[in-house]
Amino acid sequence: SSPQQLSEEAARKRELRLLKNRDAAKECRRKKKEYVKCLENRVAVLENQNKTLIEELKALKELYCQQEG
Amino acid sequence: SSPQQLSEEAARKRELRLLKNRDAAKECRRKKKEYVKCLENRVAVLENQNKTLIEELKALKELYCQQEG
Amino acid sequence: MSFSAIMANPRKFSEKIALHNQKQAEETAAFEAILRDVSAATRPPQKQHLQLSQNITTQYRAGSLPNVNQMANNPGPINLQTAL
Amino acid sequence: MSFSAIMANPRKFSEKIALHNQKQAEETAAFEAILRDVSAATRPPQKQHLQLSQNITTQYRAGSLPNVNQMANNPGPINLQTAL
DNA sequence: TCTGGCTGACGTCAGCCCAT
DNA sequence: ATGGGCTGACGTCAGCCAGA
Repeated sequence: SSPQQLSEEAARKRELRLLKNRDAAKECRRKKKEYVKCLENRVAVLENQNKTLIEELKALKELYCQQEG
Repeated sequence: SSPQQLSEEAARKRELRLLKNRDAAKECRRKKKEYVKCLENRVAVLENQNKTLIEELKALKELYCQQEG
Repeated sequence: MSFSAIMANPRKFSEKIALHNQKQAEETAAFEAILRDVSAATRPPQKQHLQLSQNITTQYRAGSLPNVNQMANNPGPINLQTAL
Repeated sequence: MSFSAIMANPRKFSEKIALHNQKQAEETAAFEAILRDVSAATRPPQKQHLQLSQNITTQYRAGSLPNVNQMANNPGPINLQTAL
């Protein structure tokens, strides 16, 4: 094993590692973007549920007060 | 204005632009991180509010049914 | 104890998304359940057409309206089961 | 129309954060209001101490909201369940 | 119109954590 | 303990757009 082959092997090792990390970074960014959209969508859903619950609670409170008084 | 001064001026222009964009990228990443934490906090708050609202709605419904029937 | 604390804040984005989807599913179920109970308790004498409401409910899980921006970017429903 | 659509999804992160904080403040106000009304309608004879809720509201109003990650790691005495 | 401020996306380095 | 998978953070390039 000459030093020439060693340096070539190391270079190919490094190149392969960079390539894999490159694709991993792409997928990671994609997943992160999807996660942020998931959070925003979840916020919107919870927001609408919150509004609906408040309206329902208000209506039921009115019915309760009307029936009580 | 010799070509030597022109190239130096262009190089300093580029270097200054890179420096400013570098700091801008830092601040942008910081703001994005803060935004994601803001979303997570908001999700947690809305989650607890919805749980509380559901519990309150359930209790009020029980009172309403009890008083009605 | 530490188990819940660890799984409550995973490192991978896929696990975070899965956790949020799971929580959202549970919360939506509880939300629809309490809404149905309240509607049933409030208006028992009236016979109403809740068939339409049921269809809409099954179409969009919660009472939330569809997000226009995300619908433009996402052509189809993303299933995170295969992502894990 | 287009104004609301544009401002509803700003580009800068600062504007997004500001928008979310504003919405959260309004929703929290409506939440505490309806909770107070329901409590007042449910238990009129009892005089209760709602001073705690008021303090927490003024505590996290203009500043940063409690960090969830730190709350998961730190067994702090303040949790959102009892706070709300 | 056209530049400067922010942001999206990329590739790279460093580091953590889990499976081996 | 050691390697490999993911992710945090950095610097750079390209592009959008409100404001000069």
